[in-house]
Amino acid sequence: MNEQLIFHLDVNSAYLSWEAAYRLQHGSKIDLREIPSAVGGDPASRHGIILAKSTPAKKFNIKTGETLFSARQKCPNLVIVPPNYQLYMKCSNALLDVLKEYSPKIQRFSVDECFMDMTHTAKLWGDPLRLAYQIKERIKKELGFTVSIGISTCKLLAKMASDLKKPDGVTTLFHEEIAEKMWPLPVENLFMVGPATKKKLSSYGIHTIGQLAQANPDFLAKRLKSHGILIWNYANGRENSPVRSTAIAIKGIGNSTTTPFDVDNWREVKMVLLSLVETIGSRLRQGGWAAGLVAVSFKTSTFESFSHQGKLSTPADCTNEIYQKACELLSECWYGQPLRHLGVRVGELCTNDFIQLSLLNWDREKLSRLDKTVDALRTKYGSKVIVRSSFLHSGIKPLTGGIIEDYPLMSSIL
DNA sequence: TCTGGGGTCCTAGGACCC
DNA sequence: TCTGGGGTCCTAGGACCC
Repeated sequence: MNEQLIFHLDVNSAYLSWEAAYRLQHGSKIDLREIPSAVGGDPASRHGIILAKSTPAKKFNIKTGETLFSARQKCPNLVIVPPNYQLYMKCSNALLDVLKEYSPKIQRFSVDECFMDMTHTAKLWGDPLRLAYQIKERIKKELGFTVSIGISTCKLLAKMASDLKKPDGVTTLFHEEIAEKMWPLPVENLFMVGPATKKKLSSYGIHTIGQLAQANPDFLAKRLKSHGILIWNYANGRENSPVRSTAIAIKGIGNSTTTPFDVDNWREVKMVLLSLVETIGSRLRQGGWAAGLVAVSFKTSTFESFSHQGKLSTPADCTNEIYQKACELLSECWYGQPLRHLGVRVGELCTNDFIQLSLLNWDREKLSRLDKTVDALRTKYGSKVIVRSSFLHSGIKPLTGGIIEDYPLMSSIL
């Protein structure tokens, strides 16, 4: 079998770069990428974490995920801008349009990352390395932001390669280069080695990817189960999943939120649940799905998490049915602790055409028509056109989690 | 004036059945 | 007065990704 040729392309500090490019295009004199800056949420509504940072901000040791409070202590002059997911989606789409000219087989791995299968197209374009430079320069010129491109024979190595030169780099990581380029790296740099696994590996004396690669797989399997074998294979550059250019069916739809203030009474908790389910319901119907399973989760003011799930007697796509189930489930596991975070998730999805045919229940049919009417109005006039009156003056958003069409999902699955 | 959100997969333990 | 064991399904929690 012929070897594959895979590019992995990663937008450098995507959220920040896109915001910076947007501001320059709209007359700003300041390039956020050249000053200590970050994209971050609003601490007043308890969303105060860093989502992306500029290279100068990195020099202050500012980390993604840390609180704005902590970031500002490290760098008092840090410029912080709010996130703009609609903009990110536009930039991501523009990027994809360019890439499609080079290969029809592209897998969108997240809003700012994709894999390109260049196996059959690269020869049209000549030397792969030169082609990658060309693509990178073209994106910079036409779209105004930089990317890093990794080149290899599998997705894992291409992805590891794109991490090696940031920003604005092109790097190969073929099998014969693994020992030199990948093995000296700290083990947590390997895809799928997170904080928990790093800690365990460290206790076995494994600190680099090379040490992991040369560890005994039986030993790893005994302690880390299948995950041990997975990362051992990755450390050795063994991975061969195909570039998937068509989206894989989703398994569930979730929506969760950190509330601006702790909620500790049923009236408010129910409002939050409803606002979460509103969005889930419309996404469900938009996709033509019905759900057989509902799960609720919450985090208390002391950061303890709980979850509880239950089956619906029959799959449903009605906002109201899912909402009722969510309330029931929450009542079974919540004993009134003050809550900072609530979530609802639906799963066991099936197509909803069958449940609609089998509708014999008048109430359900009425509710279903109501859902459709509200969906249509919101699509036409915006999500705020219809709001349940119970939300007025409550301080709780009537809809949580805007619907951004086709926002690519992020994945830990190659 | 502290600590986000949306996915997927895996595992341990319990229930239940034969 | 001993105390199987295998299979399946379900669940909560935890791990990982961006």
